[in-house]
Amino acid sequence: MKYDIDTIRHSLSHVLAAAVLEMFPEAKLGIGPAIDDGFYYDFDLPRTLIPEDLAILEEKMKKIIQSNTVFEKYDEPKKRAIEFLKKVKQDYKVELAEELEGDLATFYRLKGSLGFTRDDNGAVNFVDLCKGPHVDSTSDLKDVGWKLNKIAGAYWRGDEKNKMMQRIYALAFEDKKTLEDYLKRMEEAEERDHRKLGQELDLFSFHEEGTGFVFLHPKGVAIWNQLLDWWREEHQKAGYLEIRTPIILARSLWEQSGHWDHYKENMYMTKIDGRDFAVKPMNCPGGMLYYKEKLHSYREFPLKIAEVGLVHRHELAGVLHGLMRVRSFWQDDAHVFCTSEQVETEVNAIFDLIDKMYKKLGLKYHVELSTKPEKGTIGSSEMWKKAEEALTSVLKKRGEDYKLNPGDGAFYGPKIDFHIEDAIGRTWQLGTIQLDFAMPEKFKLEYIAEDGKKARPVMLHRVVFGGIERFLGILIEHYAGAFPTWLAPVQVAVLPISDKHIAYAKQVTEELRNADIRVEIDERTESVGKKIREAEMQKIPYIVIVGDKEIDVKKVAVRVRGKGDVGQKDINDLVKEIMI
RNA sequence: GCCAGCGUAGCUCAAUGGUAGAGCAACUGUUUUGUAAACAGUAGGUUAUGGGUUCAAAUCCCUUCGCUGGCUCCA
Repeated sequence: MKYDIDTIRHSLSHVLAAAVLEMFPEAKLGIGPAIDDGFYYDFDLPRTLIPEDLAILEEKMKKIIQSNTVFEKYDEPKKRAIEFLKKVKQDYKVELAEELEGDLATFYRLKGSLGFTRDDNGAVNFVDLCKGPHVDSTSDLKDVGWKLNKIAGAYWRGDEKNKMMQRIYALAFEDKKTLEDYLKRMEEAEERDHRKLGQELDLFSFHEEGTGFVFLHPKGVAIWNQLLDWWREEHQKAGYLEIRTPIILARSLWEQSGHWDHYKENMYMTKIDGRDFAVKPMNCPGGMLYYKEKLHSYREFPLKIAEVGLVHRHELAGVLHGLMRVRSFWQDDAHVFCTSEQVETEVNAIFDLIDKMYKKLGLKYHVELSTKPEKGTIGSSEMWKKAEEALTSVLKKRGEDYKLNPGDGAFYGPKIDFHIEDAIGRTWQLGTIQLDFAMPEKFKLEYIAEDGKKARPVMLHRVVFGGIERFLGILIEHYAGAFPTWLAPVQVAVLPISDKHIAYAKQVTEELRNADIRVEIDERTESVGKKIREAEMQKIPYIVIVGDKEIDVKKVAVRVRGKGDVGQKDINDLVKEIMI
């Protein structure tokens, strides 16, 4: 390929901008970068775009591409560039030009094109401030597979205080076939959407009466309980102790923790007997009170206190998204209290635990390091520096590839986040390891050190699943609803061939249930074909069919998900197979 | 919260200003079934909500609620 795909995508974004200017000569241009699956361009337009506009713009773009127009690059002295941009009323580009380093501003002109702005000589040309690179000519874009696919609002420069511009998103791939493949893949991915599967598999629901609050159905709870049983096993082995703290606590606690000052917008408040209370948005302050109940010794360290706790956060309505983003969720939280010398070892141990647990589920993750936010933080800058160095050191020693998110830390400390992709490639933060020198300070936590003197412990906040609802959502999409047998809400469906086999089917069901297997019997007077079809659609791992042939030999006919009919089996053998 | 789109039966969807309909699910009856959908019938709706325009509104306009995709924010 002659050009980098991003060069092609970005060049197309200029073609889009040219088309938009042809349609709206007064349009003001923002920026138009390449993204993972195409590009976008932000515009400030005289009217709101409607979906039909995209088809019109696509036609205009096709004409521009067909016109074999050359992308002509030229530099202008910065001062003249700004004057020009002011003259053509490209306010946003003026802002960008003013920030350019050096004395020159680079422009690209689509020479000889249909024309959308006028240059000094009155010649009609599309000109855009941009450093490139671009393809040589629009003729290089002829074979590209592209499509304008959505209109969205986006704040200028990503700041919600700024004006909201209209963003046009487009898909763009090297050729038309790749675009078609991509569209097909996305269509298939939508079948795995946890919201769709959640309804089809009867796992959970949402109701208008509780925006952002999940109703977990029996099958959803079954998966949840399996996950948590496993979680408790792993944490018990790793030396964690589990506590449970109240979800409503007095204002004074939140003032002490800093949440009242830094997190109030997201908290649900209430008054009890005239006193202010808040529903906990995080588990830590309750954990602090537990720690302070007695005097601790360095000999107890690392002290690992876990809490599977229910938190409530009033998230903005527009960010809610199925199980992935809710207003009330459970965290598999834990706080590790240790000395500063133990920090690296402990962070590393938590990293190992998260890695181990994700691997068992086959989840692929990437990690990000988030550092001190610009404002609204608690704790001294030395504390932050020390904390960031400790986390960086662990990542480096592990040889972990990580993305740096400057300024993205929590208000009390920096963090390592574990991110996982959903069905259509959006990434969600699940696990996190947060270092906190600040909370122990605020709560004046102490322990008796080796020298017999009081010292301040370091605290680590960590979750493996993160939000358990979100984790469940990720798992539904990861497995496309076909959970491994140990997690499946229903492990076995028992299907009697006809009414006269119900008694034996019940007996089989009872035996399986007594062996602690999650089993369902389908006693309806439907055809076997139909019962199999429905059990398959419910993605049940084992389907057991019983008729005369099985009753005679006291066995069951087994059908395994993904394998089909595997013949007759002894019930005890089936139990052994499922329990592995 | 902001920008845009959407909201019709339990579910998936028709009906574009003129009598709200289909398939599946549910219910009833018949069928007693051998590896992905038996047959027939019945019932199901103040078209999310409140208001407006009109002789007439699911359809056009406004309010509120909810959902979807983005933005900002975040587990």
